[in-house]
Amino acid sequence: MAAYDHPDSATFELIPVLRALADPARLEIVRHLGRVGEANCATLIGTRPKSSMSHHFQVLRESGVLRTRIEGVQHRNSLRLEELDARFPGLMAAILNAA
Amino acid sequence: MAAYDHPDSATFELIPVLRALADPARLEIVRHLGRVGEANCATLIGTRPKSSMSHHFQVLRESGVLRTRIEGVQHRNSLRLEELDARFPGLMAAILNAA
DNA sequence: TGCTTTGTTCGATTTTTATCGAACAATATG
DNA sequence: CATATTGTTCGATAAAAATCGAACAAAGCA
Repeated sequence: MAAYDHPDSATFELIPVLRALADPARLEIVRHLGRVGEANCATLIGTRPKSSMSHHFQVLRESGVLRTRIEGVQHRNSLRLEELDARFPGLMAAILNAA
Repeated sequence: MAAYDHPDSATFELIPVLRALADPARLEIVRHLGRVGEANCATLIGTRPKSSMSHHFQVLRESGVLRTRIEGVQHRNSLRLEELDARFPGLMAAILNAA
């Protein structure tokens, strides 16, 4: 599998980022990554099928919320916290700290 | 016209708030209110028809993002910044400061 | 009362997103 | 090579949101 391309942080846009975060499955992914740092897709799938999850990861990736690194068969995801904070200061902190 | 009912700040939920903010028309409304403090609907309508705008105000109101006060024929809107910040610290600041 | 202003509600579309099974691709391992 | 593991892609459907004209409602004013 070829590496994904990720948007440059200079091109992050607020609305796609907010839309990416405004979904229960994706917010859960984001919060889990906020705790564990990095995780592959499989460990983040709850009850939903793989194809649904793949879609959610794509939305998160394309908006800039997370980065996916390929290692063997696994795709390891992590939040792009520094870049997000540079572009939207305080946003991810607010999301991750929210009750 | 009877007064609107607004959700209590204790019942604000993150996903509806994010969804409310993740729309171009609504984000523009929010940013405008962030600058001017209070405004009636008419001054916030750009090119879109009234019925569309009424819908956007409803979404913002029901999620807790803004409050609508009726004064005569006009409906005056303002952000619920203190309450939002109490529940989601830093969130609205991040939104309003974002490039 | 009749007219104007401000905004809502209704109803019908259209557009956008989410969902998920099935087939596929890439890597690793026996 | 055969098989398992991990995740993507495709395609069809369903669900959710946005859009907007037209009719309506409330308040103010001549």
